[in-house]
Amino acid sequence: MTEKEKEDFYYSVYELVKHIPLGRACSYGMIAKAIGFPNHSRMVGKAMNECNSQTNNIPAHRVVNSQGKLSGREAFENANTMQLLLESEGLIIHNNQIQNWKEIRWNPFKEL
DNA sequence: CCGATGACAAGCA
DNA sequence: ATGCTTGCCATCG
Repeated sequence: MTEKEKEDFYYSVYELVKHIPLGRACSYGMIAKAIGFPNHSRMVGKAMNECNSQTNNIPAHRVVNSQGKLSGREAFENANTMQLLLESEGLIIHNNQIQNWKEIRWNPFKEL
């Protein structure tokens, strides 16, 4: 994978994440697939880790794993920041997991 | 080069 | 449903 491809990949991830509607959420795997890299879910996580969501205006908190679980909460300033952000957008989180995940889940293919 | 690790995911017992 | 295994790819030691 060349440097350019890597840059494009990160950029595509950020662009797509920015398009996630308020009150909805998306999984790493879906994002990876949507931008043409079906098996790069882990790279999406890496991209989120470096995205600097505060200054770049990227709603990284709306990205969870395929089960609707907040696997990346430790990467925010405080461990509960991610959950608070989501709850402030109307989502319900219980035991580190989004409730009604099937309803909340945003489909980049259908709804973009 | 090899092995371990990580904001992951799918398959299977 | 839970736990384990495998596939994935960049980064480190």
